[in-house]
Amino acid sequence: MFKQPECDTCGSRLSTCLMELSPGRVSEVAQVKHTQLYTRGSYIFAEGQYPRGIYCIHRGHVKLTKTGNDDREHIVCFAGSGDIVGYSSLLSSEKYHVNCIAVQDSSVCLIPSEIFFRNIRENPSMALHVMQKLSSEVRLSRQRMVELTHKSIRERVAEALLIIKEAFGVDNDGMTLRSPLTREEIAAIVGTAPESVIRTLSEFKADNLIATNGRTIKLLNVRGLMHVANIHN
Amino acid sequence: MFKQPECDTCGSRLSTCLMELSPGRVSEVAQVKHTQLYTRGSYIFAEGQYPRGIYCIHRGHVKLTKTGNDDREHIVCFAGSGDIVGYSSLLSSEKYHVNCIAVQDSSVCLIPSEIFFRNIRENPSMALHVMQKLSSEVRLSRQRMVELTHKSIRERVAEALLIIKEAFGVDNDGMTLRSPLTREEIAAIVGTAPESVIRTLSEFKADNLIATNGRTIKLLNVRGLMHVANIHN
DNA sequence: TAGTGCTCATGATGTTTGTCATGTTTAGGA
DNA sequence: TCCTAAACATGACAAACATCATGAGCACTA
Repeated sequence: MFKQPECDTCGSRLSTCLMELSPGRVSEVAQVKHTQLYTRGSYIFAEGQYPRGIYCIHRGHVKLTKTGNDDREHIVCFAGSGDIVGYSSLLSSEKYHVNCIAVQDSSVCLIPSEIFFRNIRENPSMALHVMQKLSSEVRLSRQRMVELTHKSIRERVAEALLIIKEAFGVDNDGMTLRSPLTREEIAAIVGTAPESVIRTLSEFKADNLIATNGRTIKLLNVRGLMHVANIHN
Repeated sequence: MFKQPECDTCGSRLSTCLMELSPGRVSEVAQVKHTQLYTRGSYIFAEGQYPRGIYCIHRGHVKLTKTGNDDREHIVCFAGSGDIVGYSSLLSSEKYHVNCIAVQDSSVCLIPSEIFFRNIRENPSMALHVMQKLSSEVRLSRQRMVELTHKSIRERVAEALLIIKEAFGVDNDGMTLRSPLTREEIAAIVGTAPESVIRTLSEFKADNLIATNGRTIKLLNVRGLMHVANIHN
């Protein structure tokens, strides 16, 4: 058995809507929450299931995926420590429309629906926080929608590398991606075939934008990648 | 001058989060709201502007668009009578990330930020309603994201026709789309070039799925189109 | 430590789709 | 009403990308 994380001292909580809770409410959550370990590849929840609460990621990383009707997996987004997943389906009382799968060994806390709903009803600040989070998800997915339809594979692969950097971070050298993702999973971000990703990565190697060592990718020239990805900020 | 719509008797209000308001709050909204007419093609708001409130569509239809970095317009979604647009940027206090443009002559009411925020703070039911709306937008845009990346042009054009049917409805014959959209705008839904849309529509004509008369499109076989679009429900 | 299956990598090939060019039709303003 | 610009339509061509095939390398487990 492992040590259950404590909500009151949990840093992950402070970047979520749960930061708005009073100490009393926090200890309430701490009592009813249920923490579970997931190994890489195991499901936190799956498309078609009914939500039972919200999932607060304590440690590790998960991917949200949708299965296209060609049966290929598409990665909608990633979430890590300090992110909450699963509230959008819970709020609209629908089945999950995405899968949530651990990409690293992760520990995730389930907070039951009733507690969540009670708190957003009673606590306008928390409700507002949730609305802001949802709003930013709307913005991001619309942004991504346009990028995926209008950008070339080359642009999208470059962008995927930057997305991975953002989500998983880098080693002490500041360049090596801390990501367990396979080429196939990168293809699922980009929305293409694994071969196309591999080919594009080879191009990037030739252009000295990246270096690879097996599965590991090192970003040698982030600005260059941003340029290739057509990102300006 | 035209007659200002009255909020208390307005049917459009009843399908929005404003349905949760008490009669007193409704008359408050009615007093401060500002109604304006927009002709086809004119902007309700534009990318980069700061929100000043929410826009409740009283009559007509608008499109939400994003400009890709190839300068091509992409239509994110449509809204019509009884829809509210513009709350996601307002909630996260960001500039608009989409354009809102009238596709028909439309009358739209602006409800100032302060009133909106006050009501969602004071009225948990309205807050919940907004959250549910945002959740369903998240779901839809993720759905669309996957469709746009994994489906062929042919599938996407078929789906676009069904989207148009849903958004604009049909004439009394039950087949003719009540849509003022040009081929270029359909292309902006599909995420492709106008020529590709036109070509695909010609194919559909050859397959007796649709008939066209100038800009007008008649859906002869909706089930067939759903089949082509790979939609099953 | 030696397999054995999975992932990475690259080449060849065909299809899809974007682009350019050109002509026709339609719609809206003077 | 006519005129002009925009929208519709189709063909030809090129580029991007998916798919299939095949082999090398790596990682896990027995």
